[in-house]
Amino acid sequence: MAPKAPVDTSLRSQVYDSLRDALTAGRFAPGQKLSFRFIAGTLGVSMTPVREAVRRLVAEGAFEMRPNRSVRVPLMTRDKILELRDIRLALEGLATEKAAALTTREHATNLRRIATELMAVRARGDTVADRQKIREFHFTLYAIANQPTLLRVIGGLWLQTGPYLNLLYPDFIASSRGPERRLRIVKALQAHDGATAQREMQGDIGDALTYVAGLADAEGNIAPAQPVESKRRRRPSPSPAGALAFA
Amino acid sequence: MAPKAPVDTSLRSQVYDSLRDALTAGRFAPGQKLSFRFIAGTLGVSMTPVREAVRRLVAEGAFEMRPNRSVRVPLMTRDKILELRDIRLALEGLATEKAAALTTREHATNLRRIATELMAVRARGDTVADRQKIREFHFTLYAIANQPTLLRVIGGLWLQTGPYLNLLYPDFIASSRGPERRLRIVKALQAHDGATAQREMQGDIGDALTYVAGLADAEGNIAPAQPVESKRRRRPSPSPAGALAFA
DNA sequence: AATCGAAATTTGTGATCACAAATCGGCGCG
DNA sequence: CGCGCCGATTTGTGATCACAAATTTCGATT
Repeated sequence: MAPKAPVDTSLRSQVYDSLRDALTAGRFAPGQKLSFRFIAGTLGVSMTPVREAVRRLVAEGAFEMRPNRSVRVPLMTRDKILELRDIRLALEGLATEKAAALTTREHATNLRRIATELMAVRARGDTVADRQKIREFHFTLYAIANQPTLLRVIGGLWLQTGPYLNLLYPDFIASSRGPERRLRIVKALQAHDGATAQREMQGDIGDALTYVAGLADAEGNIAPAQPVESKRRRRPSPSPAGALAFA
Repeated sequence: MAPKAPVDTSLRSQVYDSLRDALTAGRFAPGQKLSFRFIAGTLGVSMTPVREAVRRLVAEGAFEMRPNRSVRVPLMTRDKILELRDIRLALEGLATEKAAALTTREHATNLRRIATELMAVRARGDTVADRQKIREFHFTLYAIANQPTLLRVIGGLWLQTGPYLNLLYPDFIASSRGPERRLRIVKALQAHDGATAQREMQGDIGDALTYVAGLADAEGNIAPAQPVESKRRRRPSPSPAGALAFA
């Protein structure tokens, strides 16, 4: 295990994490407008750390800032999903291939454990845990490749597709060959068969995002899974002590 | 031509551009420590826009921030260069392939013009213009693919390799097959032959970065091309009116 | 002369404020 | 009932300040 990296405890970092989590969980409706002061009020901090956190998310494409002055969650279109799909195929395929060369027995065992846990939560119908486990499986796998920059870039891409992965439930997930595919991926990794692992991984990602792209309407727009309301204007009360979070 | 996007005139954006340009041109020595107040003083602005610009560059990997408190230009290692090489091969190959399907006669003519201008400045031995033209060629080409997210991610990667491309001069450049290769790429694009264009482009990028990786010393560290000094501590005078810039 | 520790300085962080531009509200005119 | 205009409000931007943590400086001690 690596010598535990020191955690960033700054408010900026906590605000960033809160926004990222809310985005990933689909708690913001695409197109929803947010203001610095609203976020600051919700999280009980001043505008300064909020500005830096939001600015970073804008740079990563998770928020968009119109030239005038408004921060909003980007609307997803079929073209954008397909673009993200192809980028993810290239990079996550690369990470998988590189991971194959470095996979140890411990790595494989760990991945199998996660895949098994995923099947368990799926059997319970717990979609929140389901998505969490999927993410854990992918990033644990990519971490094997030991390529920090690649991991960072992939993380940025997940931030953009994140809000729309709820659309996979329940139809796509029910019919997906995900569980068997994941086991095949682990098997290929352990055999150091990078080409097979890469192909299977790309199939997994490609199927899911192609499905999401197919949900677009005639204009190519994709509706969010959970059109979280929260259009309220009033200054909300600060979060309770502990982790900063959105409702 | 697209309807000219409105330019961001904020100080934050200008500071970001200044730092990016300085980084790209190799005006900062790797390992060099910078402080918010130093940058703010040099550019004649307050700390606020500097913080946001630097934070963004940190998120992009162009600067690194130690957990304690110091901003520095990352040191380059062979492993990091090879990682960046492989990511760039994947993404710029993808962009080239996608561009091939959309290349018009005008696109090809424009690219040929840039390639010709590059040969002209190279004949003059103008390395600054040389690097600028190379960048222009690549990004003009990738822009044809019309994939904004892909373009943004690639831009982030160039920011990290940028400071080290000076190492290509003069040896690698003199022996490189770049000029002919660029013409072959344009030819393939115009023929909508994505596979060939991609292969040639990957050869170009791969050769250059593999060469840079080969310059690493025994510990795997790569020395900067121009170890720009500037270790001075004194508060410098603000930039003259006009564009913000570093010496 | 080398080393350790405390004082002085530097530096990032977060909060607050003034300001201008954009947005929103409602009123009046058609 | 629709449309445009003007005032009130909202909102991002940039500057400034206090503060704590980290770094550096420098003198005392061995």
